[in-house]
Amino acid sequence: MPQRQLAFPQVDCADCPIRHRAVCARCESDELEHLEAIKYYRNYEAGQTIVWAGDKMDFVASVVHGVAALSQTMEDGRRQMVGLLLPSDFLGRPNRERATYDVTATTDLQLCCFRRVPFHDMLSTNAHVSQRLLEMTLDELDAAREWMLLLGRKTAREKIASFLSIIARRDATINQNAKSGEVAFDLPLTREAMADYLGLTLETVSRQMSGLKRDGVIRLEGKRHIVIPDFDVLMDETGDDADGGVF
Amino acid sequence: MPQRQLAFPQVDCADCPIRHRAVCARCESDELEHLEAIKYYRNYEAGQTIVWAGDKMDFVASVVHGVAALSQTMEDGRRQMVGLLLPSDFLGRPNRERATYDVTATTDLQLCCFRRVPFHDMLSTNAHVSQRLLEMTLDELDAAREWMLLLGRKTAREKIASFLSIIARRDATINQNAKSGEVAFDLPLTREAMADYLGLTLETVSRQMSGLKRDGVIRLEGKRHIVIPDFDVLMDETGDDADGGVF
DNA sequence: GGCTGTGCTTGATCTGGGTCAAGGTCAAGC
DNA sequence: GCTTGACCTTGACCCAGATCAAGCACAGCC
Repeated sequence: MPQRQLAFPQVDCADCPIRHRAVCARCESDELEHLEAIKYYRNYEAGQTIVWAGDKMDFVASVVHGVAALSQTMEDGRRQMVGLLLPSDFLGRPNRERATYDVTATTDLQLCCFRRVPFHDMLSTNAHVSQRLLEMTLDELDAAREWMLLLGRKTAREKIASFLSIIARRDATINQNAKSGEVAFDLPLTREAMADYLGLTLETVSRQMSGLKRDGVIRLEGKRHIVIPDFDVLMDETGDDADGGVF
Repeated sequence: MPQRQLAFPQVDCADCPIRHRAVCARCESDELEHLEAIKYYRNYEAGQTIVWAGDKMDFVASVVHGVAALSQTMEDGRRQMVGLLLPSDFLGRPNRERATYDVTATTDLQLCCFRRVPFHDMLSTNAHVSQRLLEMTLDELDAAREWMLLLGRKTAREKIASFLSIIARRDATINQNAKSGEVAFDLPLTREAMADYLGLTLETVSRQMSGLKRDGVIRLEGKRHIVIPDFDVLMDETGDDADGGVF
């Protein structure tokens, strides 16, 4: 478990991903020193566990690059992913001493960490930070509710299509790689992790991926690289409203 | 749609349920006037729709009594409940103009409403309120993640048992009615609403309720009144860890 | 009293996705 | 070049829960 501490007080806020930079909104103010004093980086390898549910967790963090997953496991081993953290997402609860979920790196991962207690103390004095954190938490709640619809009511095929569209929309690489409406990206998850995300078995994930490929909705280059010839066709498979749902 | 406005500026903060009172933490300060100036009550009947997804929503609210549900509906009518609001729960997003979900009253309901824009403005000046709101939102996110495990991985019987234990634990009436470890309460939802909560059909809900009754895990007095002779026996049916999961 | 509508239960049958099992692909290490 | 192990695919079969259908319980109303 190599937990190298990189830069410490000399970290420049410009390093931070967008949302994290929003947390540091008062970069010009004297609060910056305070923020930086409790900030450090950690790196993890794909597959590593960052914390187990119930472990002490003495930091909160922002994802710099890579992907992390929050999951819950039942006594008999059934497993459900309940959070997927991409760059700029926030990890941890400032006022909670122990982790509620297993946290794992599904790709190589870099976190920008803040010591938990000083960070929590800062919330009461810094309205901008706690407001921004509220915004982010509300967004995550919306994402969780979208996810609940997927888990409770969608078919296996709709689940896969929805998952692919979620990753495609959030993956920063897609826009540059796009040629003539085509969208391409690498899956940051194994088939098993996808199954845990979607409430399926890995066999069903595999079969449905093959089905979408057979029907020309996606192309597979290797196991992990996805090409979507026509994003609208994929969206038709998700079961979601064509529009963003806004009337 | 009778939306009677009850008390207005003369409302006493003592009326407010616990969490809402926390929002008014500065009752003694001069901010009270500000809070009350934007506060009013609304009543709804069981079954009424409060707002539809996509509608303008010019208030946020705290549930005073009764139960409200947030749900999402797919084009073909498949429906998933994504939030169940009991007394003291918070409804709405201060900075969002339109509702994201259908909101319905599943029982007779009273809301304590705040005009959205003034409430949102208040957040930036009142650290206590926004911090408290952050706490509540994080709790809701945890509840949503528990719910995701239920939707993705639990069997129909485990879903029903989990649902009953959730309601039993949150229903304020249960503690007084308890005699010798027995727990009793009224279901605030129809079988159909339970099905929407659990990602099942109403027939499966009915069958599993009958199953739990046949096996002596619960007693049914009428359609809606539940008696749980031994709460531990019910918990064994949920699939959850015996303990709260805290190591 | 009977009628109507809403909510609930139960039975018969069907099917999507789980389970079990075999084998394929590919990269790393000897 | 062979072995090993991680990851993925595919096939055969099965079952939990969906679907379709009938009927019950009970409150409100004429």
